[in-house]
Amino acid sequence: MTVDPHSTAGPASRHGHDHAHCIADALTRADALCAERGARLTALRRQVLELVWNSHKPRGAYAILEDLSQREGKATAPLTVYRALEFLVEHGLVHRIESLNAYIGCAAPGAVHSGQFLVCETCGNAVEIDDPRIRAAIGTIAAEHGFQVSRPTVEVRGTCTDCQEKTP
Amino acid sequence: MTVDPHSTAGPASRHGHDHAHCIADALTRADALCAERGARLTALRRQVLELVWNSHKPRGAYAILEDLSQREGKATAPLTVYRALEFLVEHGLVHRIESLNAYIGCAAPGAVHSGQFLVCETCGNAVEIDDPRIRAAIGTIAAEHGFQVSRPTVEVRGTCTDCQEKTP
DNA sequence: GGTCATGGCGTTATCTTATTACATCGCCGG
DNA sequence: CCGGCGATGTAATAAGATAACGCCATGACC
Ligand SMILES: [Zn+2]
Ligand SMILES: [Zn+2]
Ligand SMILES: [Zn+2]
Ligand SMILES: [Zn+2]
Repeated sequence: MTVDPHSTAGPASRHGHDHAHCIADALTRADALCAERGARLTALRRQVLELVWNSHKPRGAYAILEDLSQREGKATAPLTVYRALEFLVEHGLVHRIESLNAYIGCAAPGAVHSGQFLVCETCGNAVEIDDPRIRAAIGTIAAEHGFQVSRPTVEVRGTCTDCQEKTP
Repeated sequence: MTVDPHSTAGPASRHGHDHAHCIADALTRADALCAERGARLTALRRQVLELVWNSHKPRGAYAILEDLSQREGKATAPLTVYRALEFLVEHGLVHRIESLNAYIGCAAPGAVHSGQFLVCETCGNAVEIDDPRIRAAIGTIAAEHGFQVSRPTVEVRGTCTDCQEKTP
């Protein structure tokens, strides 16, 4: 297990950014979005969302489960977490990273976007981007194939800037 | 279980295309590629490759395992299949569809390409494309983020032409 | 031909991820 | 108060993947 300055750490973890603010912000937006839609962001779901946001790394369902169990002080069943995640994904508050079987908080919930990720193989951080050029390219090519797109998945593995600097 | 005119069917299954030819072709190219590289395409690996090519749908490792066990007439261990798949993926003969935890034969082994797929949610077929525009777009955007790409994953879910026609 | 190193394969156990089936709880309109 | 419905709890199990260990076939080398 490697040291992770970002996982359950306090504020100002990554590059001096105040991660507590990230979390608070995400929760506020989630509250607003759900209220607006009449969706029920229950205590449990909110809790899971917060745990997903605990870092900028995609987290596995069972990792979240452990956190949840620990925080609740009692064992929780996998299904509990999966159900919460299902809700969060449906409402665009969380994305699933297919190539990692893991989940990460959405950077821009509410906005229409397709979910594109740059996943660093070294540090594990994943950055969500939503570049119209990629969306457009996929749309064009799909159209050329007569293919009707419902859900594009773009997950780019590689090395992030920081990790490149560390190992030149 | 839905009817699948393409799974283990004989020749001329899909749209009159001679799938037996697809398989034979894939095996021939695999033989050539491995010979060229000094890689050992053993009987087992060749068998697994053939089973992967049994349809144009991505197949799960355990589905392949069942086929293999049946064909061999004796039970086979999961690891056997996973090892063969690992070899095939490493040599670019097979791709893994992350969003399905499944494997599919490569349409253009040997050629440099990144692996982009149009996956139909109705019929399950997956078509491999390799459009330079998508590759370029990803490359550009990654560069803008200072991100060094090692393995891009593009898996587009949606509905293929045929399935659109069937349900207008 | 004999010997040895390598890599492929078999066997078993185990791990991670995800889902199915069924019971219960709590809120809310009628 | 009551019926209905969505959320949660509990238990069991499916599906996907890997770890640890050892045997055996292949082929280089002597
Ligand atoms: Zn998002
Ligand atoms: Zn990194
Ligand atoms: Zn390919
Ligand atoms: Zn289709």
